[in-house]
Amino acid sequence: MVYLLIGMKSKTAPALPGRPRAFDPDIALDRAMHVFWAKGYEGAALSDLTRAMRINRPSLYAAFGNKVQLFRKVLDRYMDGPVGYFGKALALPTARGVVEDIFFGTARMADDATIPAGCLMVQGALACGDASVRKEVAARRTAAEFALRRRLQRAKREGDLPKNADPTELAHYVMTVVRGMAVQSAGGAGCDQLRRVAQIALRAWPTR
Amino acid sequence: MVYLLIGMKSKTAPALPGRPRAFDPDIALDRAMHVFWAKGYEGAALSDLTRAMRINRPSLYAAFGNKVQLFRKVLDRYMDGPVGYFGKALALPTARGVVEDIFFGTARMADDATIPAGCLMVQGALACGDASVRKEVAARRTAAEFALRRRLQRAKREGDLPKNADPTELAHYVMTVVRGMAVQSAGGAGCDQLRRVAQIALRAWPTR
DNA sequence: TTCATTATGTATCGATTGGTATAAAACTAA
DNA sequence: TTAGTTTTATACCAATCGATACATAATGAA
Repeated sequence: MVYLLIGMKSKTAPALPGRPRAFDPDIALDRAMHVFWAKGYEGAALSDLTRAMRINRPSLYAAFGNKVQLFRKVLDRYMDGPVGYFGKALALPTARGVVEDIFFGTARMADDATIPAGCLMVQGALACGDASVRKEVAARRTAAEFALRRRLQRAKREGDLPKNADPTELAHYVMTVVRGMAVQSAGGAGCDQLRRVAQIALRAWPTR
Repeated sequence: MVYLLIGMKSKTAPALPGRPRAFDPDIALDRAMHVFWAKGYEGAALSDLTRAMRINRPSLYAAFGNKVQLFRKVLDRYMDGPVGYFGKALALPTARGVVEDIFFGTARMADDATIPAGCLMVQGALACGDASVRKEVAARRTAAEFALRRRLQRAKREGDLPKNADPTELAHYVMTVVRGMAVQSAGGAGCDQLRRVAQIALRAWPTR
């Protein structure tokens, strides 16, 4: 009956043999995310991580592999959590609404005191000694941009964008502004300022 | 007659006593700049720096102080060198011309094979374990933004911008786009793509 | 109980980090 | 030459890096 367990998610673990772990992996991941977010991949030392996660080193390695694998899991959690607004925005009915929600959602993060400033996918490993980590994060940024591009291509098919509009270039533009907002936020810009930037950026949006 | 030397720059050094240094500090600084630029402040190890600069460690410390002070000198050189176009752009006659030159100058850097991708002031220390370095770089970004703001305020006084235009917000917008372009460039975007982004971004610029 | 299994805590590994002590080398001035 | 000065090169420092060995603690199963 083992195959029944595959793909299933039981609320309470099925009481595996051995000593039970004394921490919640998801909570620990959240804490690790904050460290990577604030200090970047290289700036986050194992000692920073274990202190914030409130576990010791062997527990971290047993549960998450190593530093790189922990960072990858944190990236996964980041995209499902703090930037979940991005995926939701893509489901809005109009292209303009999608872009507005992305811009203003990004701005809103800047005033959330429970999370670090900026964007993990930007400052996590923009320039990083470890090239594989740098490429990993760059690939995730590209993936987000691709998702937006697909959404804008659909909008054009639906007549939601002018015939002369180029979804690829518009997606590049939107993501450029979003990443610029992340840099500005990391430098201390607040939600109000970023909202005003978003208002100006939206003036470039094509009208039907 | 010593005071005559103060403020003077002689082509050839006046033959000071002691063993002459075997390297050109400016060339060494350029090489250090490339390392910091590509790997960030933390990602650039002393061994990386000395190898690229082709000097040994004591020479580096004797000539530049320590890693932080070397980074500061590199930042100075960066602003006078690779991003010198920024200051020149501010001297153009119209606000629109200024912003166009900043945008297209930023885009042009992406295809320059002699320099790393992205912007040293963005990826040098966006998220950095050393808070003083992070703040230093953020302050320099703010300074650039302030200079543009001043330029746009002048433009408004001169009637070069509409009466309802807000130079502060426009400067925020321009710098947000510029920094977003830096992130995109670090992720592999080329000059052509960034130029198209700049074209769209310019559609948001106010018309008289 | 006893065994098997897994997690925890401590202590440590080799490698690398930023930073120096020291002595030889290369110059000027006398 | 000789003394004084500065740079160079080697070797090394303590601290920290990411990652583990090992013994103990805590569970389920027998």
